[in-house]
Amino acid sequence: MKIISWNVNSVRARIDNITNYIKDDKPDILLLQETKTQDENFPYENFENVGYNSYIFGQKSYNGVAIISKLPIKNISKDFIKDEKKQARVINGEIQLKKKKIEIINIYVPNGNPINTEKYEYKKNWLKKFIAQVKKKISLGSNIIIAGDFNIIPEEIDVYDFKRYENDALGKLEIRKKFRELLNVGFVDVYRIKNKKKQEYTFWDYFAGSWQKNYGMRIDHFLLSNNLIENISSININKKPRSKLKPSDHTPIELIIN
DNA sequence: ATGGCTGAGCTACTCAGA
Repeated sequence: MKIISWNVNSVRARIDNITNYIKDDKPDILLLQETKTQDENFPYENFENVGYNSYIFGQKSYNGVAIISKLPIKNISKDFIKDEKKQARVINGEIQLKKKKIEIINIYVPNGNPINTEKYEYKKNWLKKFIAQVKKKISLGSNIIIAGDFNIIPEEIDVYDFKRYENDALGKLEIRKKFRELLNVGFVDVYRIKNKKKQEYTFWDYFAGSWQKNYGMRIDHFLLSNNLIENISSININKKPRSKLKPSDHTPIELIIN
């Protein structure tokens, strides 16, 4: 089973790029972040036409997450955490992999910049609440996949110039510790366990020729609960979509489990 | 280098992103 996570930076502006990508890469499940549209304007038909169901949690202009799937997803939920700002940042549901029931949690973590503002506090609180909920699920023995745009640079190797980001909401130790805390609840960062020393990115800024210079960062992740490690087949960051015309600033990360 | 770009909402410009 192929599951892909991609921050598309507007599902409507990117719809042709996305459907072309689906035709090439044939995911079973595509997790989208930053869809940036209300539910009534979501391009359901475009996904239907290539054979997929859409489960969406949209919002006007900002945020928005969606699960695009060939097979039905059970028990879709849009209230994984209580968000006082009511932002559309988490959608989760259940799939079946052989005898295992798996909870898939698609997330778009707040950016948190600038750091000396309420936005940073919101990110910290958001992560705190998210980790608490995940901990509850793990204590019940659930099989869990968390995927999406974490807006966290886990380690120095995960950005082209760490010095520039150590006081940024993506690279601050306090935030990186939240990522480690999540791992310590009982997860693996699938890309990093499969690629111990490799320096690859999932995001490149639009400006300053960041893509051409490979000034990127690895902030989109697949975290699998320890009870799913044996099911991991491969993980791949697919840079091709970032090289296309009118690209998202993020590129997809692709997981295969069996 | 707190942004040199991009998108949404909207029609001039702000907000947000990372």
